[in-house]
Amino acid sequence: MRQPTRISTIGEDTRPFVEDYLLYLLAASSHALSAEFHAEVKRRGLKINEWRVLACLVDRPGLMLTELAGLVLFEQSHLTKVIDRMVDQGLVERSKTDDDRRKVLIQITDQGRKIVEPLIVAARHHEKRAVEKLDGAELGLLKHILKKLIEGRNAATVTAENQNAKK
Amino acid sequence: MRQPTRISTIGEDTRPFVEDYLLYLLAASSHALSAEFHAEVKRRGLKINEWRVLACLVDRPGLMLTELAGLVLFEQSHLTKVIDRMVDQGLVERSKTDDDRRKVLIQITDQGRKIVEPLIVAARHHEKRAVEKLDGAELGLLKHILKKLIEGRNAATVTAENQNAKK
DNA sequence: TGCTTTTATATTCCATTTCATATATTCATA
DNA sequence: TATGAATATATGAAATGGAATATAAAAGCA
Repeated sequence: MRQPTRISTIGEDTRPFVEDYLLYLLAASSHALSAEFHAEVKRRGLKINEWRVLACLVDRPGLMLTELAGLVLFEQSHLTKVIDRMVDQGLVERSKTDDDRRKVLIQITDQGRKIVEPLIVAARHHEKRAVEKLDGAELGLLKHILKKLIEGRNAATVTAENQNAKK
Repeated sequence: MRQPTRISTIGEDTRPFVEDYLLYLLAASSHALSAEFHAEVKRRGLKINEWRVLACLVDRPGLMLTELAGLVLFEQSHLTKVIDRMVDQGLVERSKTDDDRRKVLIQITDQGRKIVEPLIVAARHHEKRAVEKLDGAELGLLKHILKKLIEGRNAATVTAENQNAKK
């Protein structure tokens, strides 16, 4: 039976690779915290997907399907199906814009709003409890850094796409 | 057509809710960074799931299926199926332990190791590039905070489970 | 204007993932 | 030690998600 191998080069962390790998830490923290709150969402009869969509729509005037997909981190074709169900439930509505008849504008309905608003309050409570162990400036710092990472990546993606477009 | 409503109470961020919601920032940053690296994984003929499993196993002597599931953040039944396929491919192997015949020990094979090692090097490179925009101590700080969040939640989960068990 | 390319959404098909449950084993204890 | 509860893994059905493609509209341009 083989012994575990150390892959690290000199001067690195001596723990297992993933334990200090940023992408793992992000996935694991997201997974852990989300799981807790998702229990709350389900308790109130919403699906996680629906919660995400409503949370993204609630304080916006309406979004194009594709914009919304980027925001909620779903594939476009997947979001189309989620929205189908949500329209049936009266949580959101589809409408066409005049300027471009391909576009579909998604807006939250009053009913959707009624359902999501208390959940947002619950989400804020949950966030407070979840970060209790962090001290002082850490939460602000964390959010600041995460926003930087997200922004950097969006820029990177856009750049890559533009370069493809140039071909 | 309704105007967007502000849900925030006094003194809060004035941007849309999700843009400053920790769980969203974690999910979005994880999603964005992972997507980049996943392209690299696929290029090398591995599936994301397989990469995760191998990355978790590579510097460990072997793990019980359920332990591994917790680490890679999969459902147990899901991991069982992923492992089925990986055994077929010769990337990992299942073996039984003597102490408890229910348990299945999962270990990476030499072949799995050969495939995952260069990917770990690539992962480290990618991480370096991904955090270029962060300054000085920010990466260390970020990892430190994420580890705290993950730890706190594991503790919380264990506590909750124990309480259920007491019923 | 007509033609090609690009963009936005929907649809179809298939792989993945989950949920509930089955099976096997171990544990606790009467 | 027999019995019921708990634990580890596997399985099957159903839901979900994603890749490729179809459809429709707009944009670019010869």
